[in-house]
Amino acid sequence: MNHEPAPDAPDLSATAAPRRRRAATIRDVAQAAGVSTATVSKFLNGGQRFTREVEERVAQAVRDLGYSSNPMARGMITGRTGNVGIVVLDVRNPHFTSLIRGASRPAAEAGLNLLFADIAEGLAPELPTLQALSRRVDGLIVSARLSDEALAWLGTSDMPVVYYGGPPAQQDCSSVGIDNRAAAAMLGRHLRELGHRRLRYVGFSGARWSQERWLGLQQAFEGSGAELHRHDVAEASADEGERIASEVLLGADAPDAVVAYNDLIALGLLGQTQALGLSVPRDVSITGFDNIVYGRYTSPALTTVDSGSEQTGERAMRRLIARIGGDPAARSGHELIASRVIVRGSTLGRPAVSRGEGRTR
Amino acid sequence: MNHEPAPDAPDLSATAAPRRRRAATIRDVAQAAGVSTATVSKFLNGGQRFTREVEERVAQAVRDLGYSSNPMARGMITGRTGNVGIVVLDVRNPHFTSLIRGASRPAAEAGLNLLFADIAEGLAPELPTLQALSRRVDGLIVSARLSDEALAWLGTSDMPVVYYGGPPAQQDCSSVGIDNRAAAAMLGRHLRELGHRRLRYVGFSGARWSQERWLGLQQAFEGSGAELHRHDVAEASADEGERIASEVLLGADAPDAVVAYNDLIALGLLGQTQALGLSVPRDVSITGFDNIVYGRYTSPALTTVDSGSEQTGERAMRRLIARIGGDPAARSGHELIASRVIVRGSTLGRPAVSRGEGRTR
DNA sequence: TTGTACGCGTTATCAT
DNA sequence: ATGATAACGCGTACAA
Repeated sequence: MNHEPAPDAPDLSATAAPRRRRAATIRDVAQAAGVSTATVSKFLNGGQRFTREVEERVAQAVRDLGYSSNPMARGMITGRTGNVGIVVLDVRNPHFTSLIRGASRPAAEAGLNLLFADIAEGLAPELPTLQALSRRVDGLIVSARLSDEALAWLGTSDMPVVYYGGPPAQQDCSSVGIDNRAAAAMLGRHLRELGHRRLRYVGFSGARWSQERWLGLQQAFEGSGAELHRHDVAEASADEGERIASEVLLGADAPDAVVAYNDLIALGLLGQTQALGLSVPRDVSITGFDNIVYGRYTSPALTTVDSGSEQTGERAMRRLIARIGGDPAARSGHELIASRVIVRGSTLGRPAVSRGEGRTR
Repeated sequence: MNHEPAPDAPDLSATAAPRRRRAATIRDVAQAAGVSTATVSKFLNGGQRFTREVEERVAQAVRDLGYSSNPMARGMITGRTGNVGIVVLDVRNPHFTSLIRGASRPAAEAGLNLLFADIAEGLAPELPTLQALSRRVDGLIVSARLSDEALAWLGTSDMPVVYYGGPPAQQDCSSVGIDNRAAAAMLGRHLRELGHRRLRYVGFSGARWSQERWLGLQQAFEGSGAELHRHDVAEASADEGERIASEVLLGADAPDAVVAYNDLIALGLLGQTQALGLSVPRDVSITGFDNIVYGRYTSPALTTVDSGSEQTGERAMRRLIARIGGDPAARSGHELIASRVIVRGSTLGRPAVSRGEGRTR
């Protein structure tokens, strides 16, 4: 019944791929235990009980042969891959690594593997990556700021998806993230209370919610008589923050506070501001967004907004798992993560009139 | 021949998992094109050519039905999953994210998906994670500093593996990494030339090559009359660097330079040193290891050793791909990545006799 | 309680 | 040049 390879099989060493030792199959276990494959299968995952004697023999055979079921063969039957995909926009951004970290634990608990894709710049084209991924996973966690094309495709597919960062446009779907506008408004109020009057926002044109943060900032300063200007960078990186620093700081009307779209931009901005001979926060306050851990190690340390990156990942994964399990409640709805302003040394109060005189409170 | 589901299938809406729309199979395509499944298969990936007419019909059917092959079914017969696993020790460490980034591109080029696992502390047990992963991938990229248990298991399995960080103990295997001892010696020589004489090394007991770096450091100071002391932290993190700072710096015999096992520890050390009222680098020089990008944004910026994280990931993936392809040359051998000292503001020369007098060169 | 047999979607072999 | 069909390893309805 078992097709043993002939002892004198033709030499295969010339074939391209090395022949892998065949792993034990459910049939091997059944044979070793003297039962049928059905018995083995039911015992191992059906949860059905058998006579003490049979269970013992099967368990022993499994141990002896080091058997574990072939996920592909199982997947063909069950329609499940046992994998979930997570797509990030840049693994090197600590915001995303925290997100991944947050998603890892519930995934591991549910016995799901993480199929990971980074679609930063030239790394991989969004749509094909998504399409390839979707054949190998039971569900996806993706950024809500994918291309419209990618979003549209996901909308038509019936793959369980949870978006992070915010709800994607108008779709009826499931998402987890902060209220970008409200969070930015909180940060804005902090700056307003500190007496700032000449603001710059360094946005990131690639992010859908850069605009929301800008609106939140404006909202916070409504009626204050403060001036708000906006710049945009093409990539949310420290390098871009460095590059745009002189444009932002050395213009005709120098700002007394700069709000960056995220902490990476803020980091570059902070370094370059000091390189330009300005003092932070005495000459200008600088803030970021996301609360990446490295904002603590600059000097001054970076004031920022905690966007709950890790919690976002965790909640997104839990939602996805529920969704994969068929929970109808998880099919749609936006879950809000609480955000809060983290005040550190890079922001400082301004005296009512003159400038750069140190703390006011 | 084709078993179409009956139009009036029993209602399945009560079953736990939502019924997923069935994707088009190769049989659907074959039927639509009026050819056999064999023809479709060969045309799509065998590379075999057919009459213009047949190819046209097949291509059309594929387009119409949005067909793409089922990776699980394909894997059953080819024995390939199309995935490679990458196991990191902590996603939040930028060293590892750079490694992942480096590995991503060649993987994508080869059409391989990345199955990712983070085995930081309590996140996931090493061996079971590895075992689960190994059934779902064609090869693995793992740290050479896994547990002995995990390493031993990998040794007996015939899964293609490439280790990063250095060669694991004594095994005959394939690995990519730097020469930790030599790299540390380079850094040591830099410090020696700067006139440092009271050194501290903050090692990480969990890393196999922390010891090698310590040896390299000692080697650099051989015959210099300098004192070298060693501390150890239990986790390679900024928090641990902070925690151990006072012990390292405020002892009876204060050091004039501290070398940390990696940049994260150095970051914590740097911050806390300044919090303790010491000036870096005037009172004490501090260096890290790995050249994570955030070392540029502290002040002073962190002197470190570039360990080629991204290049390591890239080379490891290329080796793995060769190994999966059956290239016998990739079966074993240690590939060395060049490392270099990155001198920044956190190290400063010491005058021959007195201390803390500023630059000597 | 246990076993048989079929089907999942694909590729490879062999026949035409 | 094209087609029929046997695997691949598993889960499960159904038969015993």
